[in-house]
Amino acid sequence: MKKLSRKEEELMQVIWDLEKAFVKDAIEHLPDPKPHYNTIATLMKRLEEKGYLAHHEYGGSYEYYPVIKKESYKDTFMKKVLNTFFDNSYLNMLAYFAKEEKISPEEMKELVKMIEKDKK
Amino acid sequence: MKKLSRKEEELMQVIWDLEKAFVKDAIEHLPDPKPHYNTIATLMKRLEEKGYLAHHEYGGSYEYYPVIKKESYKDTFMKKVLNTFFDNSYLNMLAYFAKEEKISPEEMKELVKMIEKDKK
DNA sequence: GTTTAAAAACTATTTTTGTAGTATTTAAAC
DNA sequence: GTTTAAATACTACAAAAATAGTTTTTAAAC
Repeated sequence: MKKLSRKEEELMQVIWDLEKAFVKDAIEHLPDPKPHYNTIATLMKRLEEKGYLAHHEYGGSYEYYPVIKKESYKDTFMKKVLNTFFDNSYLNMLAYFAKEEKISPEEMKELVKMIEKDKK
Repeated sequence: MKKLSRKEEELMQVIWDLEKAFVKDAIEHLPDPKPHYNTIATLMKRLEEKGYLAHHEYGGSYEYYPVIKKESYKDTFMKKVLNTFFDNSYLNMLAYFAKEEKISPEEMKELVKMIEKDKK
């Protein structure tokens, strides 16, 4: 999976969310200041070259859609996060969020319950 | 907090781990192929300009050390991860790891116990 | 069929990133 | 104090990324 530059990734996120997009759709969903039309058109073509997008043509107009699933990208991405920030330990990561008070023991218990139910 | 390029970030990770480093220390801990000495020297100076590093001088030689803590960077980084991949929900994220079978309910229970003990 | 409007194609420019050569400084070794 | 070795400073350049202007195509509108 080829690496994405920051702007490429930002654009991919938008297209993943939209599921498919013409250039102008993407621009619409990008934050201000809105980039130039051709800027995004160029980026999208690049993303197609990199194998992230493909397109259908509708009367001379391209509608792009993701070829690589957001989930796949996420998996790769999270693996790297885990490695660089949490020493490859999921427990470390959970402990981090717990310590930051971002999630309470109660919530965690709830989640455990949820998962156990799921598994049956 | 200024954004880091890929190589800048990679180098920062090394220096965070080492806590402090001369140019050659950093090179030593970078993966093959080893970059040119001046490449890293330049990068380190840039990181200083960006406010990530500072240095002490020892006999004409610079020992760099982080000004920004790895934890701060991690916090910012994780906030973005959470936002882009997990819809800003910690539970979503935990569920993701649980579903991936990366962590078992047993491990989670253990962790919950651990955290509750901590809080007392 | 000519005009017009919007898109893609092509081209170009600027900025950032990555890399490293050359020059200079400095401190230690002799 | 001259030589040498290693570091920084300075400079340069190539590649990648970001941006957008100009040209061409195309399809719809008149």
